Amino acid sequence: MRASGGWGAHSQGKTAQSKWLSWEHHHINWLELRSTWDFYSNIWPEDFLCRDDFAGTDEDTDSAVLFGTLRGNVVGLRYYAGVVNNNEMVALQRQPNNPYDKNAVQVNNVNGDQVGHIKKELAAALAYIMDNKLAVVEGVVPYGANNAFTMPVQMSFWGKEENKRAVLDRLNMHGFKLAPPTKSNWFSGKAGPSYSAPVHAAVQMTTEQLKSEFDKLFEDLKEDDKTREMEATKAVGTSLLPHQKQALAWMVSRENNKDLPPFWEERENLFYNTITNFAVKKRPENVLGGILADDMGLGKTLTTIAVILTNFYDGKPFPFEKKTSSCDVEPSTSKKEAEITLLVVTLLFFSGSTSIQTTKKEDSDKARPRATLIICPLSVLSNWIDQLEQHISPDVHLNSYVYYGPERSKDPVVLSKQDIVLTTYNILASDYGSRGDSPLHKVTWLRVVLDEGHTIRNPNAQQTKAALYLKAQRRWILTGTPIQNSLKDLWSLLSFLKLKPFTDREWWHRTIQRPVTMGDPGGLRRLQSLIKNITLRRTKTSKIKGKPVLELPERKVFIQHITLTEEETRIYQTVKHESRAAISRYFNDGTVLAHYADILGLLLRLRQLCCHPHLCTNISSSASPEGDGTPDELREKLINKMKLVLSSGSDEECAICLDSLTLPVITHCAHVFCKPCICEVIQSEKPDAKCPLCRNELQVENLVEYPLDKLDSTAGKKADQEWISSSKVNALMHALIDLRKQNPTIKSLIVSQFTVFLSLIETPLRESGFVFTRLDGSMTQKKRVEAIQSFQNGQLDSPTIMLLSLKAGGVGLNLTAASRVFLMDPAWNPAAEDQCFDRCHRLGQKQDVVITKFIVKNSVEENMLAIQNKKRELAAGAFGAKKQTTSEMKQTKINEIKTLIDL
DNA sequence: ACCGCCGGGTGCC
DNA sequence: ACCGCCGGGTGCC
Repeated sequence: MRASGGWGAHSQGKTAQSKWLSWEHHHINWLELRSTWDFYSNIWPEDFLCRDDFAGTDEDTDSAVLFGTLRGNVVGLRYYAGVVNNNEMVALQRQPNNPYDKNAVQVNNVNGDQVGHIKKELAAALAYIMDNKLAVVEGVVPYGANNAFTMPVQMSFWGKEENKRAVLDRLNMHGFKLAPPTKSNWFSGKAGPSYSAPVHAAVQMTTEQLKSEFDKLFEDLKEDDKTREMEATKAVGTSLLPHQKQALAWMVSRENNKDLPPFWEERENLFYNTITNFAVKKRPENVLGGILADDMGLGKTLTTIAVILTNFYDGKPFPFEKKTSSCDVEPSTSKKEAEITLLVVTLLFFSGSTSIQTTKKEDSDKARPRATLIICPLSVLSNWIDQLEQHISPDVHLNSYVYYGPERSKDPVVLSKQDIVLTTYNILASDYGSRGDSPLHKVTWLRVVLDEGHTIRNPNAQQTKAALYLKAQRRWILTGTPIQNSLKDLWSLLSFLKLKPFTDREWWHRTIQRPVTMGDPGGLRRLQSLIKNITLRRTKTSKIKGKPVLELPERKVFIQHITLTEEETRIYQTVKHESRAAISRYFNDGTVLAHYADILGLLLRLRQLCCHPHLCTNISSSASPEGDGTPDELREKLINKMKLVLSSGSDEECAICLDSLTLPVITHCAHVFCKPCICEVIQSEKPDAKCPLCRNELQVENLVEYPLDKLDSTAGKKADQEWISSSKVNALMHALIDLRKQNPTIKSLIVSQFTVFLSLIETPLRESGFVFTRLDGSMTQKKRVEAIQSFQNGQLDSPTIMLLSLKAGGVGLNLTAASRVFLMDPAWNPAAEDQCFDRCHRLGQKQDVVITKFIVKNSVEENMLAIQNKKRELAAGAFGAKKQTTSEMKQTKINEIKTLIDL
């Protein structure tokens, strides 16, 4: 009966762009729901930076209320192929370019196929409301789905309270009157007659209730498919831990599953989506993948390698027989070639080893995708190479290719012949950006794995879109932080997994996000079953048969207070008073938030002074007013500001892609973004694009790029300056020498956000005869690998100290050789500190880890600690609580500035 | 008849 | 659409 086809064509046919834009026009505020398992993310400095303001997209969607409902008609059914069932949800979409009526509103089914139009009289009223984003209009066809010409549609109007009047008036003008919201239609999350519990019960759900509901999402590990263990094929050279065998079993069963995706049922030869009541004849494609959301350090990489080899094809393992000389096996010429040196130098590994024992099947298997594509942040690329090297049995010859660097092959055939292709998000995104020239997007992959998959949480980021359009049936996301900030983040992941119908944001919103944030138990249930279905998550404290998944040595954090010398105190106080005066001025003028970058800069100077007096000499004197001076002077000023922001350790992320800055540019309003990111914003919002952070006017011509030569000089040494020590350096050296006396083999990480500080520390280290190495963001991939390897290896001459810049390396970095961490300066975001500690406190660590945080007494650093703690508590208890309004947020920020500078 | 009424043609926006 | 609407044909009972 139902004529509509499958899903495939739709999701790509409708351009993602227009879909997203249409969402951005909706102005509804969703209560933010913070997850408990990542309880203090999204604090500094993103919060500070009004991150939510820029998003614009759903920031406003957080306080939506139901204005009321209205019965209308869908007409023109016979002209369109889209069909619906009774009680099926439909989407209403403006069609301003309709040649017959500029007010046209089309009606689409869940699949995105057009069903008809809203009758023109009603459309005339809706057009104004929709175009001015006064309300979001959602529809359900209550009955009459089989009508030939028209059918009824029950519409719900959702919007901000302050727009309610305007919506009612506008409808009234056209002779329509909303039926007031009733208890039962609040939760339109589920179409159909069985509505959920009344609104009041739900809204009154306590924080604790919500929290415990949410905690249950991952508690249920007792299901068979998640506790069953599976041995990896012999081709995996390392034996798996029990929880890794569980993950392997689960992932393999996900990849080979023949089940319907979540929320689908088969009824009388039709396939029904039970949440939207949509039905298709064609069986919806299985989701052959999911989210492996284990905590960092539980071995996601190894598990993934095991999956690749164990579920090599057709549900069978890699055809591996040790030392068998069958005619298929090429002579083992490649042992020598399989050395890492080759990887590092040429970024090709196992180069030349073409043998794979499937040659005889080659012809019949021609169409079978063969290659697994692994995408990871640059910082963990070398980790993948290491782990592949380490865990794949040396007798196994896989074709592998690191798709990275200017020499990378642009030939999709080369890629498709590999077994494993490794690349980075940045390569993925930039290849995708250069239209039509992305071999990654030409290959049909056997499997795509996104490592640190939360990097695609921003749906507008280039890398997210690029990942979405990769061709592969098996799609995996590896992440230690499944939901960073809120439910919103989950959507990008689901959309990558091609989980229908959630690939379309509207259905995600209507069926899960809104019901859950409004406290609808049904919504929570749906979310719960969804997550249970597609994710596996274990934390470091999860247990298998009563024993912890991972038995890690203890981790102790000590705070060592530092008292500055008289001279240091004098300098500090001078600068503090200067800064306080400047900030007071901003307070008096009411321009605190407008001078955000300047204030950050002032605070930065103080933080640097806590470390070492030489640190802040490169900062130009206090911020000067904008708007005057020659263009060159302005440019110079902006470049200085950018330098300041880049080195302040507070904003190394681009607020658009939420990733580290690539090709940083600064706007005239002094906000720093990746060039590609901000250019895209300008492109999509033109002609009047606004700064995502402050809503000031933006123009491409006015972006100032960071000159490359300056970038180098930032890290440059102050060779001409005579070296002096500081209180903090003294304390550090004292501790290091002490430690060496106790046990000269103990290795330490010295962590700072200021690479210049790390350079300063090099001098006394050398003087005291320490052997050290260094890892920071400015180093090439090759240098990093060298530094990590020399530090991690157990040889006698191996360095005992690594100077580490706080954010260098990212999550995958493994520095378990160290068991001491000296954190020289506190970070804005406590999560960044924890992440850093986890680089040595992870699988493979044999000793207790002792962390020392140096904090200068009576300084901005102490105030930072106070705010960190406050935020930790707040975030931990804030689950399900109402999100701050924009003005509350601003007030918080202002208070924080006051706290920081003792105002 | 500048009407009513009849019945055929027709049909989203 | 077993409707409404349009516009041509038609014209007492």
